[in-house]
Amino acid sequence: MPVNDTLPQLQVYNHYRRRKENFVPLDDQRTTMYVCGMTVQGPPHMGHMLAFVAADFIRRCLEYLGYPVYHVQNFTDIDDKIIARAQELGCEAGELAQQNIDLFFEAADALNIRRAHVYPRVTEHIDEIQAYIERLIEAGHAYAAQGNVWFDVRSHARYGELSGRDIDEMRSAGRVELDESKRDPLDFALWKAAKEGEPAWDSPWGRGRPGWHIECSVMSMKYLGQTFDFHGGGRDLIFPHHENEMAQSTALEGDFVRYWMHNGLLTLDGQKMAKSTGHFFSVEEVLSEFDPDAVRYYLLRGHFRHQMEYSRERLAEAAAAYDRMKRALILLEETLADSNLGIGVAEGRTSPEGLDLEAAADRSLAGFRAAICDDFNGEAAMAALFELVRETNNYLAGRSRTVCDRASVSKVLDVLREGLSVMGLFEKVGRATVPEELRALAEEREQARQSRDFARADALRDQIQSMGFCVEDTPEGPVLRPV
RNA sequence: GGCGGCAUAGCCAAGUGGUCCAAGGCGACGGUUUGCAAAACCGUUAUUCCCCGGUUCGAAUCCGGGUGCCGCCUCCA
Repeated sequence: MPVNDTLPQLQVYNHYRRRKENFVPLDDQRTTMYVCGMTVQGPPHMGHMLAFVAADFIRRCLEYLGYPVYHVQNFTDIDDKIIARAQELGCEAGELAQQNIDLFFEAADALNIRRAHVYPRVTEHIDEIQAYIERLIEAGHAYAAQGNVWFDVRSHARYGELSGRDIDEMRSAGRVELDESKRDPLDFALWKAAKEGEPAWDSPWGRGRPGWHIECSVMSMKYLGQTFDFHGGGRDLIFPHHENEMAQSTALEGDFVRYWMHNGLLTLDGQKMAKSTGHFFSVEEVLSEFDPDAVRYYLLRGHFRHQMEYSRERLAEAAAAYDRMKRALILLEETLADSNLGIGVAEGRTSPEGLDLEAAADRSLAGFRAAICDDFNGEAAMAALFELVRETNNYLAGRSRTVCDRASVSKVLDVLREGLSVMGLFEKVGRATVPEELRALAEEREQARQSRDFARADALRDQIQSMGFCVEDTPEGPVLRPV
């Protein structure tokens, strides 16, 4: 997708500086993006998918604007929760992780999330993690004690910068993992000594496994370099995860992330969805009831930085809006496929109404682009598209296809498709093929209507409906649509 | 206790100094169209942006003070 000079400057809200900034990639050949992925102790829930749909949307915007994106998203495939859950189920931790990774991909595919370029896993980077920990120890930022290795938060002047915390003011003693071998209660684990029966790797400090935060430092820098453009994840990761990650990654050399982005959390009854408390809706549950593409649209509503309350009612509401757009697309495609389209209009001429419609399409596209360039404002971007839908319907309503302007109609469809592809929506939606037998039934019903046998016509309509299609009578004849 | 976020119509939601007497969607009501529907179109649905003060020629937007909700400070997208 070409970038051109008429596009507005992209602005992004950088959590690190707490303000919108002009986006300038480190390398204009490659915009780098790291997204904190799941700890695969269980299947993905809606809150996870909100984060990944948001990241996917950001990536699509960047690509649309002409920034080639290199996208890395990790899997945390070993940690306390996974070990505990696997023991409960009586399976290997690795097996459990793999199952949930498969489920993640299933959900991501359903929601039309593009695949990242790399999905690094902790268990595949143990050597690199150990090597980095050694360097941290040598540099005096970490220390080994009783088989654990702790990051020394007091050794790093910038600790607390990202989350806006002051080490001395944190009332966290007693809430943080208690361990006598720590010099400061806030010191966090780079390497955890294994208990009996736990999956473990040999290390200079004894058998154990990586702490939670070190993987993201090591893997992001391995695939993207010491300094890269975007780092995304949920707000709940700001502290301690991202704070710790930043500390680890900046302790030895250079800058780390250039633009930190955090999505708002999905709540349920006003409380954050969280797998650890069982307070969530699984993706599976939701996708069994709603069109996945409509679910994606739902997750894309509002601004991703804001918290969003999950409810079936809101989802149904979003699905209704989704249908409005879908109908408009189908109507446009049907119109363009109509052999009578524009036959009553002189070649090369566009009616005043057609010119107005084209102007509306231009406004819509400009509005859409301005919106996504303003910190990826998907809500405002969709509004620009919906305005065009209204103007298009207005143009098409009651106008014979013979006097419609093909070029204008075609332009509208192009604009809508262009915008919607950035949203990652309706990419598989087009005109439905109607089975021959249904076409015959519809024809039969039309004859019944002509002879004013409405009882029979309604019976046929019910029959068609029971076969998954609804009949809409238009001035051009009946049209069948999948329900 | 500390740090951060949010509060806009019946509901969801964009908008962070004038172009806003406030987008877009859902819903509701009235009308057009229809055999009836469906869809679509037209109109109505916030003189007002949680409250109180202040700054300004001008504020939903800035400042101060409240109130309410949420997140983080422990694993978490």
